[in-house]
Amino acid sequence: MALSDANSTGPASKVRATETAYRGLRALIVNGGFPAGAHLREERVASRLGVSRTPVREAIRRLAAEGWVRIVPNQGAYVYEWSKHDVEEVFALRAMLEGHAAECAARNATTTQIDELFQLSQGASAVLPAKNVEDVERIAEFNDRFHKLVLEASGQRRTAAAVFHLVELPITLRNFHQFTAAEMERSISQHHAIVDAIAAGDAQWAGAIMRAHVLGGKALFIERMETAPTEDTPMKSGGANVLNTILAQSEM
Amino acid sequence: MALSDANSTGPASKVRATETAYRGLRALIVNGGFPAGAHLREERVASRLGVSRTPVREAIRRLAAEGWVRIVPNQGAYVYEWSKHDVEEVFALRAMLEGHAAECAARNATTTQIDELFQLSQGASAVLPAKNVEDVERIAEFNDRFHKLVLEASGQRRTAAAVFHLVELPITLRNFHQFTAAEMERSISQHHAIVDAIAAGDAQWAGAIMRAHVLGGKALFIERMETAPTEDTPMKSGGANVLNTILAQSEM
DNA sequence: CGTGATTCGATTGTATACATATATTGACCC
DNA sequence: GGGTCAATATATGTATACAATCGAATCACG
Repeated sequence: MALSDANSTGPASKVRATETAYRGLRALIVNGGFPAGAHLREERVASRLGVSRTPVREAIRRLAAEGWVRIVPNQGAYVYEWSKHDVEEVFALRAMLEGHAAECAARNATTTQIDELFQLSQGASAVLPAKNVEDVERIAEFNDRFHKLVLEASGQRRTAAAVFHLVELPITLRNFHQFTAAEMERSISQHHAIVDAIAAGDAQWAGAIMRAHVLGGKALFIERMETAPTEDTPMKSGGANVLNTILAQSEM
Repeated sequence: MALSDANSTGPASKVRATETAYRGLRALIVNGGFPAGAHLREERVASRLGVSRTPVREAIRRLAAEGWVRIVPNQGAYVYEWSKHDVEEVFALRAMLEGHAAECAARNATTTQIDELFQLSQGASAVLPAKNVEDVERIAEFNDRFHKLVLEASGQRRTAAAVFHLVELPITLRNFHQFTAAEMERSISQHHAIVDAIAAGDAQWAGAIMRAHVLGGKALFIERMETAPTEDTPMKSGGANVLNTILAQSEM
């Protein structure tokens, strides 16, 4: 029946149960509601999100395609366990793909897009210095939109989709919460440089900065990862994994 | 032991309706059963494949993640229309990703894997010169396994998944059917060179050859594409697209 | 007491019925 | 005659019922 969602997590009932399931389940995974390696029982997830099994199944399939969960045929889905190697690989991929996208953007971007990129990088600068969590959140939002716009301006739909699917940017996005003021400033100034390079139409330059930008983020991320006191559970052991734990430190 | 018949890829009837739906629908798209831009009615697809709507829905979601179809929220799925730009992008991506994989493989491959790569490239050579369709099919099979093994040997799971998801290698695979004898020979000799580079542990070399190898394939593909007499329907116009038409010329 | 097969429970896989949203078509008004 | 609005039809979105399958615990037997 129309069991009025008495459960708390996100009403959002009237529209798009499948979207509710997707976002909700991903949030649960990221926030540690389902720890790494956990077996995702469809019915349990469904009741927890206030939808039926069908949208949950679709969400699981989608999350599997994006690398969040691992599906075993007649057995179900398990939360993927990230290793340091995974993180390295993801950042290496992002450096390649986004670097390539920046090159293409330098060739293909419209003046409107360039202007918008400029606005975004300026907007982030205007928030500095970040004094509270809301400020960081706003900068993260600018950052997110900046990277997405570069991908869009590249005109490389599949490259954009690959980056987007791979990790859907949560790593970078949330990484911001761990940045120091100086690191944040440097990151944003790199955005300015990327805009300059794209505006100048210098593909090589744009690509080089973007690669450096992403790999710089990787270095910081791994540094945080290795020093993160995650309840004394090291990377490999059975408990919560480091990535999810780091991500859990910021709200979704 | 579990006596349930192992995966023998033979009768896809009694077991795994979702797999039947996925493979069947993809085959229909590739073979032109559903032309580019066609609206995939779930029920119609379901009845055509002899399953219910549920597995069809899952198959469609999967194909959407892999770029074969495009989903419009409350409207349904449409067969993606490939343009020349798409083809260029896919090959550029493959060159990057597989080049990267080859570099990693040169560092990480086990002796067993190197040996197997050697066997595969030798096996393809042994078939030359290809005299009939079966020979070409066998070479295509060797080619497919070779590329997959390089990806596996790289140890970069997500890179492999990205390549695999992007186009699942149908372009390259089927491209072989259009090769001349000389082109096929050259392609295989490049495989030999890649094995040498990986065996030598020379990452730069391996990556460079792989990139050249993929981009060489791209050039040939586009050449065929432009000269393909596809019922006089050019690339952009509403009818069947060129990629699918080319693919349709070889059985799935 | 240990090893093996067998039954039982729980969970995923599939089908179908129902709800909802969109597109189309027809009529009516301007 | 053309345009707009509304009603209807078709297809997708969602829920649930049923079937197949896997894992685990139990019981029998060596």
